[in-house]
Amino acid sequence: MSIKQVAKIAGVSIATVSRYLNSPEHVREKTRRKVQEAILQTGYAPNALARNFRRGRTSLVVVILPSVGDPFFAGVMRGIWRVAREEGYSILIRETQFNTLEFDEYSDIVFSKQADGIILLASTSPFMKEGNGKLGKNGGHKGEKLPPIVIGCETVAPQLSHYPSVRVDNESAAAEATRHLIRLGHRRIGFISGLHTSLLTRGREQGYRQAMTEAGLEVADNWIAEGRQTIEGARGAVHYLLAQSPRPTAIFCANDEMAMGAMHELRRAGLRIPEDISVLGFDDIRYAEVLDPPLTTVAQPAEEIGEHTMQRLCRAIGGDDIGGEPEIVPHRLVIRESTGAPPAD
Amino acid sequence: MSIKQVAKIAGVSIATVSRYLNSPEHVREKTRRKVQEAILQTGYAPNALARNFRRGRTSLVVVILPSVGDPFFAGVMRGIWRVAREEGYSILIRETQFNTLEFDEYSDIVFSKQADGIILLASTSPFMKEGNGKLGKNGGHKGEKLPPIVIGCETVAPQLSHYPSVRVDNESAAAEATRHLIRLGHRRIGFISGLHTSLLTRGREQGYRQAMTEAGLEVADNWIAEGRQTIEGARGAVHYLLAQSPRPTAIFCANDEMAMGAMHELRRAGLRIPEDISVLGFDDIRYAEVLDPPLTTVAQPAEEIGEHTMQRLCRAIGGDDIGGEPEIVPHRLVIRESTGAPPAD
DNA sequence: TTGTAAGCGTTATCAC
DNA sequence: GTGATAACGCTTACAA
Repeated sequence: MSIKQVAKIAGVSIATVSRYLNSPEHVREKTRRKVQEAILQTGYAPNALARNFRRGRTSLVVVILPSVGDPFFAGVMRGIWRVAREEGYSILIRETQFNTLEFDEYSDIVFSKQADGIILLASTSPFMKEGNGKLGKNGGHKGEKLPPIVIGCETVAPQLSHYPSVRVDNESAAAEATRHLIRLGHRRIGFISGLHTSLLTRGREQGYRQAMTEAGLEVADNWIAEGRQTIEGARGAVHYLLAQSPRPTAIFCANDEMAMGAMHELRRAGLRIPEDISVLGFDDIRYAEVLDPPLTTVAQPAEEIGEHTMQRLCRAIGGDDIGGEPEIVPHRLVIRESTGAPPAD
Repeated sequence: MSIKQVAKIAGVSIATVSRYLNSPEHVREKTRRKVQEAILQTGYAPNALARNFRRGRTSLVVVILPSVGDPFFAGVMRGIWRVAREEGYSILIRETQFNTLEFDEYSDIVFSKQADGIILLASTSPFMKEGNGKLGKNGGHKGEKLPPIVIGCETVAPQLSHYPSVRVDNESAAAEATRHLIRLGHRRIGFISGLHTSLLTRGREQGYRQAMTEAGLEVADNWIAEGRQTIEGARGAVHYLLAQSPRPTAIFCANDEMAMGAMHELRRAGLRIPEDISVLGFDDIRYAEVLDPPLTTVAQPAEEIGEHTMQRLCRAIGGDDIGGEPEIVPHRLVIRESTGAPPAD
C-alpha cells in the first residue's frame, strides 16, 4: 500500500513513483519534486521484499565456510564484501563447522530463491552421494540451469569438479615449503593434516609428499598426523608425533591455526623452536608474524581470492558461462624464524 | 507459476498444495500423496521470495560488527547462529570496519524490509546526529514502531541507550583486572585503549581509572595510549608508552588482539614478559592461552552473549516488549603467565 | 477437506 | 512523460 500512498499524496500514479525511484531521468523535473516531497513527508522506504520478489532475485549471496573463526577466512570475506558492495549484493554466511552437507542442500538455496548464488570456501565433505537427483554430473535441477556456484580456496569433491574455483596451487606451495625445510637440512619432516574427511588440506599433503619423494626422503606413515584443523587438534597431533621414534625434526602444519597449537604444545614439551624443532605453517594469517618466534608460512592472497571468487560468481549469476577451470592465484613462502637447521643430534 | 504447475499435475488447487506445504495435517492422506508425488516429479521448491513477501517478513537478521576478523566475535556469532537456526533466521553480516554509520542507515534496513531485526555488536560511532528525523528518542519511523534492535557486547552511544543490550560489566571487569596488577605490586600501569571514536573500550578505561584512583595511584595522561584495535594499533601504542619516563611496568590492553600486538612490540624492544613488564588483555580469545607466555585476560562468555542477544531480538521481533535494560553476563579474570611482579627497579 | 479468489508492493508493458 | 493495469508466487479468508 505504500507506493500507493506516496502516489496519492504526490498526486501522481504509482508508476510515476516507481519511475522516480528507478530511473528519475525519465521523470519531469516538476513531477520529481512533487514525488520527492511526498516521500519525505511519509518517510516512505521501498519494500525490498516486494521489489526482489517482483524482480525475481534476492540480491543475496550465500558464503559457506567451515569456520568463521579462522582469521584467514576473514581476509577472504573482506574481498568478497568489497565486490559485493559494488555489485549490490548482501552476504549471508553459513558455517558448516564439521558436519557434512549434501550438495542438494546448497543448490536448493538457489532454486528456492533464498539467494542468487553460492560461494563455497574450502572444504566440502567428499561424502556426497553421486548423482542423487537434482544435480547429476551434467547437472540441472530437473531441466533448470546449474546453480551459480564458485569455489574459493580449495580443491573439491569430485562432484564439484565442474565448478569454477579460485585458489593458490596448494600442491606446489606445499612442495615449495617442504623444500625449504629440506634445504635447511631436515630429513625427518612431519606433517599435520586436517581430518581426512576434509579436503582442505589434501593438496597440501600431496605437495609435501611430492617434495619428500623428489628429494629421496622417506615419508614414514607415522610422521603424518591427522587432527581437526584447530589448536586442540594440532596439540593432539604434536603429542602423537613426539611419541614417534625417531621423531621428526620439523613439522609442517596444514594451516597457521594448527601451527599455533603445535608451537604451544612443543614448548610445553620443553622444546625450543627452531633450535630443537622447526615449525612451518600455511596461510600467513595476521597473527603469524607476532608469534614467538614469528612463523614461517605460505602466504595466500586472501582478499584477492575473495574478490576474484565473488567477481566470477557475479558473472555466473549474470548468465555468463564462466567455465569450470580453476583460477590459480600466486602464493609466496614467507620465511621467518620458526624454521632453522635441525639439531646436531 | 510453480505452485500452479504442481497443483495442475496433482489435480488439486493451488490452495491445497500450499496447505500441504504449511499444514499437512489439514490435508487428507490421499490428497497428500498426490501432491507429494507431483512435487517429486517436478522437483518443485517453494519460492522463498514470494513466501516472505506474502508473509511480510524476511527471516533475515543483520549483525553489524566492526570486524569479523576478531576471534572473539566469532564466538559471539556462533551463539547467534545457534539460536538463529532454531528460530528459522538467516544471518546477514555487515562489517563497519572503522567507518561511521548513521543510525538511520540501520533502522532503514528494517523499515525497507531488508531484514526483520538488527544486532549491533560492539562499537557504534558516537557521532550520530541527535534526533535527525526518523528515530527521535521516543522514536518511531513517522509513527511506525521502533525497529527491533539489540546490542551485544558493549556500552553504546547515548542515542541507543534505550535499546536493550547483553554484555559483561566492562567497568567492573576492567577494575578487577587492574586490581590484579596492583596486587602484584605495580604502581605505574599503562592502558592501551581503542580509538576515541570507538565506544568499544570506553567502559574498560573507566574501570581501569576507577581501580587506580581507588588504590590511590596516579593515572598519568601519558600512560594511556590510543590506537586502532588492531595489532598494528597496539604496536604504535606500545612504542609511545615505552618512550615515556618513567614508563609503566604493566600494560593493560583493551582487548586480546591488541595484547598480542603489544607483546610482540615489547619483545622487539628487548623486554621480557612478565619479568620486565606485565601484559593484560581482555576477551580471552582462543589464542590467548597458546601465546608465549600465555596471556592473563578477562574472559567473556562469547557464545552466551550471542545466544542471549539473539533470543532477545527474536522476542522483540515477535512483538514483545523486552525493555531497555542491559543484561549483564558474568566475566572471569583468567590469570596466566603474562603478568607478574614488577621488576625490582 | 477442498476450491475460489483477493491481495501483498513492486515493476514492466502498454497505450495515451 | 505519464497513467492504467497485468503480472510475480504465495497465503488465507471464506464459501462450498
